[in-house]
Amino acid sequence: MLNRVILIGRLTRDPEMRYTPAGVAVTQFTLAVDRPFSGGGQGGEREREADFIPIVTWRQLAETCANYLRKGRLTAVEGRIQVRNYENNEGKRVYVTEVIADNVRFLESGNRDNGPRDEGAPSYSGGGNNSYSGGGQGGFGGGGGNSQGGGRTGGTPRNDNRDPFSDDGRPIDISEDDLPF
Amino acid sequence: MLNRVILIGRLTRDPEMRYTPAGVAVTQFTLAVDRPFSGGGQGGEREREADFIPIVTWRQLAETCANYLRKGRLTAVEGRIQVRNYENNEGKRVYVTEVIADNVRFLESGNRDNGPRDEGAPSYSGGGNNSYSGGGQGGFGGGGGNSQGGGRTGGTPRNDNRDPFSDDGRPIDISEDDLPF
Amino acid sequence: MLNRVILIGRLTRDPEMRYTPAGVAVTQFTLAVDRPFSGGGQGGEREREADFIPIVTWRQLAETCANYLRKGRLTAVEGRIQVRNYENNEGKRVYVTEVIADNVRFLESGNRDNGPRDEGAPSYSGGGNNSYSGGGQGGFGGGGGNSQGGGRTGGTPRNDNRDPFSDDGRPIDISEDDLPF
Amino acid sequence: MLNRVILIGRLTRDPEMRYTPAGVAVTQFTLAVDRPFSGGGQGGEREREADFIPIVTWRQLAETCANYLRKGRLTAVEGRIQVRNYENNEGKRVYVTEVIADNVRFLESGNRDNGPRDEGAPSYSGGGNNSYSGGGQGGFGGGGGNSQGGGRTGGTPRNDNRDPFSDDGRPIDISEDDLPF
DNA sequence: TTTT
DNA sequence: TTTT
Repeated sequence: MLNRVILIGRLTRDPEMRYTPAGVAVTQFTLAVDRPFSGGGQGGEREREADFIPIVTWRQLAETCANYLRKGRLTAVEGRIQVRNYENNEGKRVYVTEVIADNVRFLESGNRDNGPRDEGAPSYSGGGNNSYSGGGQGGFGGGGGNSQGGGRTGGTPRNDNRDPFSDDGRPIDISEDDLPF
Repeated sequence: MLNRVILIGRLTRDPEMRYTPAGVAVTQFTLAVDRPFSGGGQGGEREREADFIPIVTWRQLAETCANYLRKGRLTAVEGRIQVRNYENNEGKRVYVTEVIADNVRFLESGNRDNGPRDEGAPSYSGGGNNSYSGGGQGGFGGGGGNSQGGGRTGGTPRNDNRDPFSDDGRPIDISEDDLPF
Repeated sequence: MLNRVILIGRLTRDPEMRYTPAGVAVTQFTLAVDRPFSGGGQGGEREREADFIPIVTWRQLAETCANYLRKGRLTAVEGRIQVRNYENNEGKRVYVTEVIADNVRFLESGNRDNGPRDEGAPSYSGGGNNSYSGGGQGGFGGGGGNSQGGGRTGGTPRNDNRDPFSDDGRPIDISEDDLPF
Repeated sequence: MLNRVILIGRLTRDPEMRYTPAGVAVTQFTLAVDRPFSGGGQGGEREREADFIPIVTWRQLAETCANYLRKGRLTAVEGRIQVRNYENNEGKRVYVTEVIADNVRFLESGNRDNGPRDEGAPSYSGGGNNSYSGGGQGGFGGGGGNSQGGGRTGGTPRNDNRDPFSDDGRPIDISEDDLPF
């Protein structure tokens, strides 16, 4: 079947990267995607103006996102909808819908203070040989820096070198003990 | 921002149509969209092979879907991701992610017994007069029957003759606030 | 059938607006969309790195594009592929492929000198009554200014930048089973 | 940048497969994609009802398409727009726009007489180990047979048993420079 | 809870 | 030049 999603929105927070026990990088963030007709037409009031859509990226793409995306940045995401479900502590089945991204395009240059300097942002940061991702698919490149899924974990899992106390207050120093699996 | 989804999958059940208190038709169904590499590659076993994605349609498109879609039918859906949330009876916030469809394409002719005869399936069942609508965007038409969002309720609200109480457990808490237009 | 295109690229020149004899606005411009892997991988040289894709917009959207887009601006376009053909002066049939846009998102604020000031750029600039476009489709709005064919005038874009998923107690239970590859 | 196209339409003819001098398989076909509102609304007459969009596939995907697609078949294509140009024999620059497909989904089973039997149609015919493609992206699988770009020539290059001289008039001037990877 |  |  076919399952394709394209979003443009802004990160609600800095992305969060983890490693699975097997050492695979996973980065999650939420994209705030403004709805059309925000404001509600003729003068009506609408409570919600945006959809907050959880994004998940894996491997090389996860690392690039963790390194170059920041809260508030305008970002394009291409991927597919995934619906997971699990049983919660009350024995109730909970459904989680996320977009598994295979392409992420950084639409804003990012003159912020934290994170790698923007000049360092890769115009293309694709993967290695086994790259599973959309290379030929409509990928990225050029201007504002960009990133594609691709490649095995490949070589160099880089550290998250941001100040763990910056910005959102939540500690980013996660050990694998914190992983829920 | 931009928010676009295109899916091809099969209905897990017959669609369910309701009317809002204001008389607006809403139809919901779930699309089973097979994941790539189902089967798990070299011989691995994967328990789940598909994503089950809830689809919501409104107005004329809702009626056409209720009339012509049936369980198992191969169907293309175009729309946007919407994330609603509400407080459940335990005071906990629940997030519901759905695809609000503005285009639905019937990819299978449907020789089944229930529902209107397939010959009756509209090659195009769009909306009102000036509506170029969702429609306009990548619309449907031709071969197997097709339907576009757009237009006023238009014409003939036909009855949903299935059991209105045959819920699937999940609350159908769609209010007119969810009307995307 | 279904026909949907989403592009992000930069204008190669200022847009050109015309009016049809019937007084309908048409605006054309070309989007330079960088190809993936520009540069040619390991050190290869490739002469051309982008596809130059002609875009056509109509009516209200045409006017907004003519007013707010300028050469070099990063722009997202949503629409459909149209293939026209005509007989040229040598009696030869010529095929012209264009993207008929129904949604255009201005991804850069535009501090340039010509054109209306950027502060004037509409966060949403929907169309008039004959609007044929994707109003309900997952359009645009917000951030950098944006435009959709069709729709209501739109109103008071409010900012909701909070993440409803922040610290909501939902476990981040992504396991390696979720690896899509 | 981002460049993504999704089409559903019918093949106007059987696909044509070639090999480049380097032995890379290339398959081309044209998709007839019905326009929305064919017929022209209120009673108007419209001469053209569809867009005829040239599709190009490479490598393993090319071979699968050549083997399993046939004239008239309803087909979904995912890919990107590519604009090539060359100087023709009169020294004039000619622009050719094609969709480079990385995912092709066979929406009809195909009970026709020619080509491999439908039972032989692969539910997934992805590539080999190095496959960079669509794979993870929202690919295909299941029901009606399906195919993704990816992988080396892989496996079993089957023969093209159609007349190699049955051209359609348009020069097939695709060189390996057009290889998108 | 699920489709082929 | 075109598909159903």
